[in-house]
Formats: sequence, structure tokens, C-alpha cells
Amino acid sequence: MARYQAGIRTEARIIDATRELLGEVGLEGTTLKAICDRAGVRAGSFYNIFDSKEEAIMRVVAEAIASVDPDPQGAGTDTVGELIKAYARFITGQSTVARIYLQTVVSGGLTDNDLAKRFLRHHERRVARFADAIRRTDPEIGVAEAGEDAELLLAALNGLAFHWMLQPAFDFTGHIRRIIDAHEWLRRRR
Amino acid sequence: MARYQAGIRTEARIIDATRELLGEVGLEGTTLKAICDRAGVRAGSFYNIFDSKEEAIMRVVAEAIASVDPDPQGAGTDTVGELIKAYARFITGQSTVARIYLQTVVSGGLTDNDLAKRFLRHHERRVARFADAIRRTDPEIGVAEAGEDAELLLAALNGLAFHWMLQPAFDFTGHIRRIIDAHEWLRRRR
DNA sequence: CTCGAACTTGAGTGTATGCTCAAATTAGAG
DNA sequence: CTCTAATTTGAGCATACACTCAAGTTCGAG
Repeated sequence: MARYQAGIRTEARIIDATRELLGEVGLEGTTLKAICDRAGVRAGSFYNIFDSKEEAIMRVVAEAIASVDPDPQGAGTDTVGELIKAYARFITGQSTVARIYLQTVVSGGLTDNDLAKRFLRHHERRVARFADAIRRTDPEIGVAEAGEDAELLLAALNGLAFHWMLQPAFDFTGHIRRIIDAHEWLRRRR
Repeated sequence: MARYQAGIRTEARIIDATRELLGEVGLEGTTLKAICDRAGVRAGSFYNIFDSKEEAIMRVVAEAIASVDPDPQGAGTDTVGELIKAYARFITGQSTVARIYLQTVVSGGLTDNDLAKRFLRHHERRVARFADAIRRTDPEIGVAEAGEDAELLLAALNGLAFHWMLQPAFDFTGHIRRIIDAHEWLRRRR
């Protein structure tokens, strides 16, 4: 834990370097050497501040999770459309953090139990947020149905985000508009 | 390349071991030692058959990609509902291969250019397959619109599959049914 | 300015990784 | 059975990995 200004600056450089590397080369390429080279420090400095490389990585992962919802205070007032647009802004606006979110959190969870648990808790909060927004617009639909709608929305959003990450020429925002339209149409079914 | 029966058996054991490990511990845990231990061979035997560890892994990845569509001969005749159900069967019925598909192919693509290209080609074929099925049922809709619908369907399917992989208690098939229903409803809009 | 705490370096540790290679063993054809 | 090709083993190579540690340097308070 850094106490002097110098240490605090070093800590920030290490976190920045870790974030960039996770976004560029994923978990596998984010070695201690790569982090230290990019941050301009030696391993001993790194371990003066962090107990392990994993600690630095989990800091960046936690940051990425926190970034998906840029407006936690909006809970209880926002609409589904606003939530969808906020997600789209996150994905297209902060591509490094978004890449870390998708790659490390989502798929890292397939092989890492801690990451899996962390992501599931986060996902549940996201589903609940969307379901609240759905029921606020349509109070007559049940909690379970709203939850299912929220799951489908989030699944589609995540799937589109993956495609966009792989192929930046993919028309992500166009498909986001279609999701909003489709959601509106399905509302009229009720 | 194995020529005698003994070598052919060894090759199969290595591929089986690689597949299991990729499904259980992902790319990072699939070390040469782990593969050889599980296959019951030494490294020298491995390198008598494969040029590199990567060659064995790409064999298994190619197999996973080929497995997503269990019925390539159905192209031109199948319905969207059938394609969706086939995907669901793939995900729930072969969990090791499905896990490899999602984890290695889809998200591995975020950091590996070869995997990314490979997956994008595969994804385009999948989108085209779904779009064909959509237009077969609704010939009046345009190619572009059918392609967009197909993208959304596949995005949602992939997103749900990720959730199911992370949390087997998640009601994957229930959500698949809702996707089929939603798709039918959106057809009636036209 | 001094002095102790914090930070940084450089050199190293122990272990794991993918891969090589020569000798030993097995397989398969005649 | 012989003999050659194929396969396998065991021992090792070179390198990379996360991390340690003592000495040197910088920081910050008094």
C-alpha cells in the first residue's frame, strides 16, 4: 500500500499498465515483466505495493465491472432504452475497459471460479436493474417475466459486443437500435 | 503424422486429453505436461506426432467449430426454430466441446488474431445460415434485414450460452423457448 | 539540515514451460 | 524368425515465469 507520493504515482502507473495490457494481450500476455516494463518499474517496486500480480489484475477487473454501469444513481428512474444506450456507450466508448470486461470477466469466468462468482453476482445485479426498468414501464408484467426479458436483452447485448470487439466494422449501434425496436414491439404484444 | 496403429492410438489419446483439458482448465491450464500426463505419453511421443502444442490445440478448436452445426447437409431446408434447437442441443449436449467453442474460439479471438479471423469466418457462415432460413419462411424480407435478424438471434444465443456455462442452474432451455416465441412474434409485425 | 520510513534497484531463487535428441523398445512386413 | 521403420522413453536444454531480498536512493516530517 503506497504511502508517499512517489509510491502512489508508481501504483497508478502499474494499474494503468495492467489495464492496457489486459486489453491488448489478455490474461496470458499480462506477465509481471510486461507490466513492469510498461510501467517503468522493477519487480521489487511492484511487490512493495501489491502482494501478487493477481492483486493488481483483480483491481483492474473490479474497475471494469464497476464501469459497466456508469450511472448507479440512476437506479430506480432509468428506462430500458437508457440502460441499453448506456451499455452501448460503455462498449464503444472505453474499448480497453470493455475488452477487459468481456474477455476477462465473462470468459475468464469459464475457468476461474472466483471470477465466475464475481461475474454472476454482477450479472444478477444487471438483470435486476433491467427488470426494474421493464416493470416500471409495464407494471402489469410479473417479476419472473421481466427477469426473463432482461436476461434476453443482456444476452443479446453481450453477444453483439463480442462481435463488435472482434470486428470493429460490425454495425454495433445499428443492431442496438434494432434491439430497442424489437423490445418496444414485444411490449405491444401484452 | 502417425503411420502405425500404435501411433494412431497415441494421437487419438493426445487429442482426447487436449479436448478434456481445454474444456476443464482453458488455454492457460492446457500445458504440454498436463496433456501428456492425461494422455499417458511422454513429450517425445507428443512431438513425434505434432509439430507443436499449438497444432494439437488448433485441431481441437477446429473440431469444436465443426461441431456447432451438426447437420451441415440441412442447409437450404431447415427452419430458424430447428437451427435454434440444434444450437441448444450442441450447448447442453456436449458441454466440453461447447465450453471450448465459447471460451477458446469466441473469446480467445479477442487476443489471438488467427482465432479471431477463424471465428469471424465461422460466424459469417452461421449468420448466413440463419438468414437463409429466415428468408425461406419470409421471402418478402430483404437480405440485409434477414442478416440483421440473424445477428441478433446469434448474439442472444451466444450470450445465453455463456450464462449457462457459468451457472448450470440457469434455465437455458426456457430462455431458448422465449427466443423462438419472440422471433415468431416479430415475424407477425411484417 | 538530519534521520527514519518508504521506495527502488539489481541480482538472484526455484519452478514451470515448450521443446530436443539419442538410445531403447515396439510394430509390421516379408 | 529377421530386419527396418516407427514409436517411445528418459534425460536434458534454454527460456520464461512469479517472486524475494539486501543495499542503495528518495521522501517527508521535524
